[in-house]
Amino acid sequence: MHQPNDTDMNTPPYITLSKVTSRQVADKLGVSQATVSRVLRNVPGYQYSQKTRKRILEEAERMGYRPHAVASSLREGRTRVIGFHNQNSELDVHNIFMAEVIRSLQQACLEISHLLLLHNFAPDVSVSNRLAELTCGRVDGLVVHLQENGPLAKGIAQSGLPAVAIANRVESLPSVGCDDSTGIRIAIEHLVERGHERIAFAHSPYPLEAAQARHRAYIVEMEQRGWQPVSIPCSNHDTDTTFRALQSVTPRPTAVCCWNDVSAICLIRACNRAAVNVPNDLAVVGFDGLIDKLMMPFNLTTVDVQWARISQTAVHLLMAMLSGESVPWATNVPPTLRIGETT
Amino acid sequence: MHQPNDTDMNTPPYITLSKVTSRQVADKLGVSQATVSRVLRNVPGYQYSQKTRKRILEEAERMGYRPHAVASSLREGRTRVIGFHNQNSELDVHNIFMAEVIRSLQQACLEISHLLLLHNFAPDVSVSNRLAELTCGRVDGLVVHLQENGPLAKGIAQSGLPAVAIANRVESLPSVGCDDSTGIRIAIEHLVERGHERIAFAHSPYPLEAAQARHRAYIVEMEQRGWQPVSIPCSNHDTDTTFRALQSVTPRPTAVCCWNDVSAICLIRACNRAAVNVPNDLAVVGFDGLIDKLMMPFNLTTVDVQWARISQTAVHLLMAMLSGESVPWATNVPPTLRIGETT
DNA sequence: AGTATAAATGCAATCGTATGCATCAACCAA
DNA sequence: TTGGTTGATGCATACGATTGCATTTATACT
Repeated sequence: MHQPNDTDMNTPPYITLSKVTSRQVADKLGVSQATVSRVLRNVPGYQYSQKTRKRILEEAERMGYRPHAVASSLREGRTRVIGFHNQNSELDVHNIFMAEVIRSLQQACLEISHLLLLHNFAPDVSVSNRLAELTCGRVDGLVVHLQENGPLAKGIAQSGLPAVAIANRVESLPSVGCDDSTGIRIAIEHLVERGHERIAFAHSPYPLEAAQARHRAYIVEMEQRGWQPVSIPCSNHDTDTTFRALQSVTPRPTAVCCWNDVSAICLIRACNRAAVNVPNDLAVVGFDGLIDKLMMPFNLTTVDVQWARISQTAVHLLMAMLSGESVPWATNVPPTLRIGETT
Repeated sequence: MHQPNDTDMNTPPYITLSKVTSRQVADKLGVSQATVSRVLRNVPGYQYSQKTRKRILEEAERMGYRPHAVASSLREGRTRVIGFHNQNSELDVHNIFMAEVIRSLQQACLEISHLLLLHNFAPDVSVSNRLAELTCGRVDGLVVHLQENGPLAKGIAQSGLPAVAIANRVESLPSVGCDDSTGIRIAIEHLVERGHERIAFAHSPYPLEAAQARHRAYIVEMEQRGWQPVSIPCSNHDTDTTFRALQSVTPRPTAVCCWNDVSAICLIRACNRAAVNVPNDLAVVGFDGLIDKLMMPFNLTTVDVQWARISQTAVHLLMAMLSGESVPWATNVPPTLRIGETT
């Protein structure tokens, strides 16, 4: 036991969890267990007399009978549970991001009467052990957030367990995520409208597919306009990295597209310290739309990734896969621009 | 299906999830299914020849056999899954708070090789339906975050399912939370050291037990020093409520203890707008210690509630209850003061 | 050689539910 | 009356793993 500071040692009045079974209800009433099961679930194609039905309903209620989910799952071959796996066990870096993903996924599961099971692993757990845990029958399907199309992605795909990659596309699995190109495009169009031409891009230090996609989209947008792309590195930990890199560029960009919200905020913070005015001296656009969760003292202009829709789409894809339907391999949810005070 | 924006309609190369069973492995080898099961799990008290053991291990590996978790759960009467239920389906208000609770709980579960299942409900789901869902055998125990000792708390207690209330104490269940009195005490002692005497308390608009406890502790601390307690209302939505209420108090307090971090930040934001300097004109202390997740441009002085330890303790309590041990009814985890730039 | 002992393995029940098929009574038409 | 149909219900198995007990085979000891 973890040693607690201050406790009072009353013995709790525990009743051992005495699950009532359908057979117990049946025996009490002198009917068969099958009848109880069928009456309670209103199985179509079977008729029961009003009298029997009423007796069973009442007795079940009285005895506090609840069908045992695990037994049902075993029998039916489905659990009505969806798993969520994210690759790095430390949610720290993407803390708020992960919180939002989990929140929206749970909401989406709720809507289809499913539950969300969190599958995380210690960093030292091997791929095959992860696979074993993920495919041991606890969940009907999997939503995963992976960094890359590595052995885990391939293993999941091979396992036959329906799985959808979220946010980051990986080749081996169907994926649903933000339409990054559109996101970058509307961000840049917005900056252009505001009169900016020297627009830099703060690039992710992580090898995330989504980050790469945004970077590529940025370059395309710039080149289409005949402007020089300026990519500056960026770190979520060292808040000054981006700022310093930015300062060394000549002529200095007047606007920066950041690959995500957190890096945008870090940049703005560095600007504040250096007395660089945002948005007058430098316009900043983020990407994610989680900013309202961050309770900033200002509103960030950002590309809203629409997590709610992405999550909904992901679980709906899973349901479709479970029904044997074929699903689109890559689904893009269009992002929207949320204009704040930083551009 | 949720209509996606842009899709490409390749049919995915799905293999149906063909679970290999222990019997299939046994039949392949001409041994009994029991032997396979025992060899693979190294059941103590049974010896098997090196040859048989090797053959089974290899064949299981080759066929990709994984024990079916649902079947094991049914047989063993335990799922190795812990449920988390939080009363309000909208995580919005306590968004960051809930994210941290879930994160730390998951970490704690990971350490004891369990999984965390998220149990949330739409607001219109009745108490009895919630109870039915929670006690249907899917989880070995429950961690709950409840607002009050209402019918749900009582129902869970009566159900016999091991459950621990987290953060908020409710009478019907064993609980583990922050030692609020100590938290308030160290916060006030800190302010006193800084020379403050007129210390106000920003009180929660929610009927949360933890909030009440903090308020009571505040009053005790003030009265012990012969000072007048000043409680001002506070809203997490309208950021100005607290500030305005504060302005109307004479003589104006020089410091404010806030019932949580979010309200502290709202207050500080209002101060900024009104050109009231923090900490010189007004010192502010928060409560929760989640502030580093908020990426504020300043460091808040706050009482760190130590979620990691609370969560660990909660799941350990559950494990103890599952072993039939009696557990302390109320466990307090001592908070620590984290000194920032607002005092 | 004969039997006690240990080593190696198999049989079969069980967990609680879902469901195909069988059964039995009642009712109705010919 | 007989045969057919419908209504109401029960029997028994399957889902896949775990485990107490029984059984066989090998080893050891007089």
